[in-house]
Amino acid sequence: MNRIVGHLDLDYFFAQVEEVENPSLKNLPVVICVYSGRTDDSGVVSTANYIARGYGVRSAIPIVLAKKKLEATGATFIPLKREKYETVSERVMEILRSRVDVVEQTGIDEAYFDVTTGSQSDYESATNLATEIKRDILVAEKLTCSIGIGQNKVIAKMASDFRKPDGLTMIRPDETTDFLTSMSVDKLPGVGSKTARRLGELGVTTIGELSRMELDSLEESFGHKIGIYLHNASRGTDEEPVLERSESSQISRIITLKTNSRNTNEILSQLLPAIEDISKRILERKVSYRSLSIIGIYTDLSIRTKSKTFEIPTNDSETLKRQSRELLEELAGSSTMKIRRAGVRLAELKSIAEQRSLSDYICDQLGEAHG
DNA sequence: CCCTCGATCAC
DNA sequence: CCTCATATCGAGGG
Repeated sequence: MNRIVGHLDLDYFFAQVEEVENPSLKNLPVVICVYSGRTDDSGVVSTANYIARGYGVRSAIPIVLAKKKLEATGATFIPLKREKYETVSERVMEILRSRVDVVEQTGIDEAYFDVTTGSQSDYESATNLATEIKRDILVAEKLTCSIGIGQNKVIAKMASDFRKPDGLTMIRPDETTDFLTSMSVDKLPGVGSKTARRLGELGVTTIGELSRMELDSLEESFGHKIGIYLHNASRGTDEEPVLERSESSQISRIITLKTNSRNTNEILSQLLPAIEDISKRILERKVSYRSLSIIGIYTDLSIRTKSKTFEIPTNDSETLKRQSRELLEELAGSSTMKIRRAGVRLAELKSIAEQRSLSDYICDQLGEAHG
């Protein structure tokens, strides 16, 4: 059977959730903001509804700039509430799971799904199924989304992006080449500004041009994996399976300091709530971490990390604080520049069940001592 | 093979 | 004026 893949994207998700909760917002610009706490309005825009976008408000622009663009429009600025959106997201993903065989959630507001068997490899039925999914989500949550249907994940994602909000785009296999050829390379998932610029230097600006590149030269410029990916994706021959994702294998938090600093005590005191929050979350998830990183973002916005991997996974809050301090001291000592933002990341999370006990470890050590 | 680190993507 | 969270890749060193 020929594979049929779908990609679902919730429209202007965070802002739409706020509209559902408070429908009087619907006819006004709505801006979801990440306040950094430095000054009153320091921070950036996370998401904006389409009315706000009409005024030039985009993700990642400073809140102050968004306020200027929306002066005297009656716009609403709402601080981002991640947990609230996660709860809604989980309910939407459940609806999707009830309708298809495999769901691969790739973000809080998007997921791939496989409809090969559900549609018996028929594009007409796949589209009907997508229409029903859209309706189910609208009825249950009052949320619109955009769905793309295609022969693989790359085409499905590009299709969901093609028409939105509230879009449904199906690309049949015989339409795939036409769909791709004249599009700009940066429309390919995984190709951002850096890769697009490097492709431009090679004389490649459209996906059609990319598809005519030799695999060898792509691998030479971008490495093995990305070379193969660009080669397949641009030809519409990507074969990546839709796979359920397991729970995230890392947890991180990053904060903006009140004022730039390279004093470790000062930085640590502001980082402490974040460390404790992370500590709480790994306890809730019943996991331990094997790798710890401290992240520093300097005044020039350059990023440096210091990390350490441990023999034995830990979940103790006091140990985490001590290890964080050590890494932070190393990091701060390695540059004369002040730090603007600081973060902690725990990786290689191991569930208590799969974790080796301390006694296992001691047995190993004794064994080695003899061998 | 493992570890560390930086880069990139994209939210 | 400059957020936040996660995954993945590759280089370089051991």
